[in-house]
Amino acid sequence: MRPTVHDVAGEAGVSLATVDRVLNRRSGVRAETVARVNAAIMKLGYVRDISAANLAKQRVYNLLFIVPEGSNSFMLGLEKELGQAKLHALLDRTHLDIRKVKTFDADALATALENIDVAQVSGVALVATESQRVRQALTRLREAGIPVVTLVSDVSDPYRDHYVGIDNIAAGRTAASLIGRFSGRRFGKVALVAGSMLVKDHAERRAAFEQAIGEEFPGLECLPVLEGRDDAAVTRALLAELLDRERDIVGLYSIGAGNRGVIDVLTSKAEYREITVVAHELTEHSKQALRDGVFDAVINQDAGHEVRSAIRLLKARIDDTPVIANQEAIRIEIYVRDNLP
Amino acid sequence: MRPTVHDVAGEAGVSLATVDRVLNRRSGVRAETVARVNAAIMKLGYVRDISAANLAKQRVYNLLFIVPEGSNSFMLGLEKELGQAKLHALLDRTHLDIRKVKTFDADALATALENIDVAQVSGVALVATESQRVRQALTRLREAGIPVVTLVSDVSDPYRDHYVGIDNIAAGRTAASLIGRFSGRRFGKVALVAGSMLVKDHAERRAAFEQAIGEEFPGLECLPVLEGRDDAAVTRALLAELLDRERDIVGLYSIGAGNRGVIDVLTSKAEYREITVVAHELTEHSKQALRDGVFDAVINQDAGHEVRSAIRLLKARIDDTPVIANQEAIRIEIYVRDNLP
DNA sequence: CTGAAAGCGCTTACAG
DNA sequence: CTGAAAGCGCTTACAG
Repeated sequence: MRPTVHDVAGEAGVSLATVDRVLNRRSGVRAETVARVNAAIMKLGYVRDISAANLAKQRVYNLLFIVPEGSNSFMLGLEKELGQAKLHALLDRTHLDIRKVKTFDADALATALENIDVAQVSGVALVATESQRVRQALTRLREAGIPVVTLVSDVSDPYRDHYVGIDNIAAGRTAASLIGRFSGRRFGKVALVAGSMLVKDHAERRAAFEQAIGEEFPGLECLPVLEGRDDAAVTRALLAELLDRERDIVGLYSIGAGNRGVIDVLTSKAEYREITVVAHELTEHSKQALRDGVFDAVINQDAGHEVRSAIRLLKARIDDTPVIANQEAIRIEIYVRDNLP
Repeated sequence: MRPTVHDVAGEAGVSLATVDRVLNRRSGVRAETVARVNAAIMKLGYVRDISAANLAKQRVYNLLFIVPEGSNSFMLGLEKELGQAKLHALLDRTHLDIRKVKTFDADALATALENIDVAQVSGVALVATESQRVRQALTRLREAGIPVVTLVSDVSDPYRDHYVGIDNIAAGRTAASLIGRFSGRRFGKVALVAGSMLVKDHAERRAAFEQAIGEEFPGLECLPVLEGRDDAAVTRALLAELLDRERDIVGLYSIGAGNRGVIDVLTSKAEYREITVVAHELTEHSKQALRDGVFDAVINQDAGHEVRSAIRLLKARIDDTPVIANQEAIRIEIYVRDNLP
C-alpha cells in the first residue's frame, strides 16, 4: 500500500494538519518540524494523491477560452472541439467558458482580457493577436498568478506560459518541400494564396516557404502573394485572374483559410489539374479536394489535440504537476489522399 | 453547485446506501425504489464524481502490457514510452506491469496470456501475434470481464475490445503514393525491404503498396520483396546484392524495422542517392537519414500516443466511461525533413 | 506554532 | 429490501 498523510504524520510524530501545512508549503511551521515531516516523506516515499486533495479542496477549474468569432472552417472546427471538450471536462470538475471576440482585432481581445475577473478564472487560453494592450493585459493576468496559454497563434515568449500550436516556419518549409518534390523537378511559377499578411502565422509560413523554395528548388519562382482575406469570393476573383494571366504556374500554396475559393477556381478548367497544390487545415472541403486530386497534400494541426493540450497544460500549471512534453507537442501533420483519418 | 449523492438521497427520500445501489446497478432494490431514485437523478441532473468514487473504492488499476522482447528500434521506443507512462500512471492509482515475450512467437504469447491471474489484473494490452491458442487465451480473459486491447499489431475483431495502431493497408498505400509522386513520373523499378512476410503488418503494407503502385503508377514495377528479418547484416547483404544487380531502381520502400541496414547500403554509393526512399518508424536513425537526404519520407505511428491511448481505453472500459473517439485514433504520420518533431 | 475534528463525494460492511 | 455509520486520502476552519 502506498503511504498516506496518516503514515507521514505517524512517522514524523505530528498531526495531519501539520503534514498538510508542510506539503502545501504554508508558513507558520517551525523549521525543525518541517525538516522532520520532510524526512518522513522521503523515508516513506510519500506521493500526494491529487484527486483526493482536489476532492477535499472542492477545487474547480474555471478555464476561459478566447477564440475569434466563427469565421473560417478551421476556427469552426476548433469551436466544435471546444464544445466536445466542455462536456468531458465537466466530469473532472473543470468548467470551460468559451468567449468569442472579433477576428484579428487586438483591441477587442485586449478588452476581453482586461475584463477577466482574476478571482473567478483559474486559467486562460487565447488565440492571440499581439499588441501592446494585449501584452499589458496578459501581464496583469500572469501577475495575478493565472496561467496563460496561447492557442494556434502566439504572442512573444514572456507574455504567456506556453504556446499550443505548430511552428509556422517549419510548416512553410514543409509546404515548399512537398510542392518542390511533387512537381517533379519542373520549372515554373508558384502561386501563393493567403488570408492576410498582417496575420503572423500566414506571414511566417509565406516567408519560410519562399526562402525554402529559393534555397532548394531554383527551378521554381514564387509569385507575389494574393491576399484573399479568408473570403471565398475575394479569393476566387484574385486567383482566377492570376491563373488566367500567368501561363506557367506549376504549383500553388494555399497558406490560410481560403480553401473554398481556391478549390472553385482549380476545378473550373481542366488544365489547372496539372498544378501541384498544397493547402493548410483539414476540413470537409480540403478532404474532398484531396480525394478528388485537386489538392495534393494538406498540412494540418489537430484542433482537438490542441484544445485538450491547452486544458492539460493549464491544469498542470494550476496544480503544479508535471506534463509529458511529447504529449503536448503539436505535430505538423501531412495528409495525402491515402492517409486521411 | 453540482448535485451529490446526498441531494439525490434527499430528493428520492432514501438513504445514501440505496442511492449507491441504484447508481451501481446492484440487485436487491425494489423496482419502485429504483424508479424513485432514477427520477431524482434525472430531475437534479446528477452525474457521479468518478474520482471520489474511486477514492472510496480504493480502486487501483493493474494493467498488464505484453510486448515483444527488445528487438528493433521501434519496440525499444515503445518500451521507453511505457516506462515513462508507468511513472505518470502511478499518480492515478494505475500500475503498469510490463512483460516481455519472445518476438513473433505465438506460443510464448499464449503462455503469457494463459498465466494471467484474472483476480489480479484489471486490463491487458498486447502486441499480438495471432494463433488459435492466443485466441483461446484472449477469450478466457474477456469472459472473465477483463478488457483487452491490441497494440501496434492486431488480432481479428471479436477477440479484443479495441485495436490501438495504424491501418497498415492505408499505410502501404500512403507509401506508394509518396514514392510515386516523389520519383516524378519516372519509369523504373521499386525495391521492397521487409522484416518478414509472416508478420501481418508487413504483409499488409506490402500488398497494399504493390496494389496502389499497380493502379496509379504504371511506370513503376515492384521487385520481389527482400526479407531482412529486421536484422541489419542480413538486410545489408540482400539489398546490396539487389542494387548491384538491378540497374534501374528508382524507388525503395522499407516496410519493416531494417532501416539501419538500408541506410548503410544507400550511403555506400553516390549513385544510390537518386533513389526515392520511404521508410517506416521515426527513430534516431531514420531522422538522421531524413536530414541527410537519404530517406525522402518516413511513415510513423506515435508510440507514446499508442501507450497513452491503450491506458485510457482500458480504464474507460473498466470504469464504463466514454472515450473521445478522435483522441484515440492513431494517425498515419508522414515526416519529411522539414516537419520533424 | 500545533492539533482534534469535521468534511469533500462517494462506497462498504454490518445490522435490521 | 433498506439505512446508519465509518472510511477512502486529503484539507480546512477553529481552538489552544
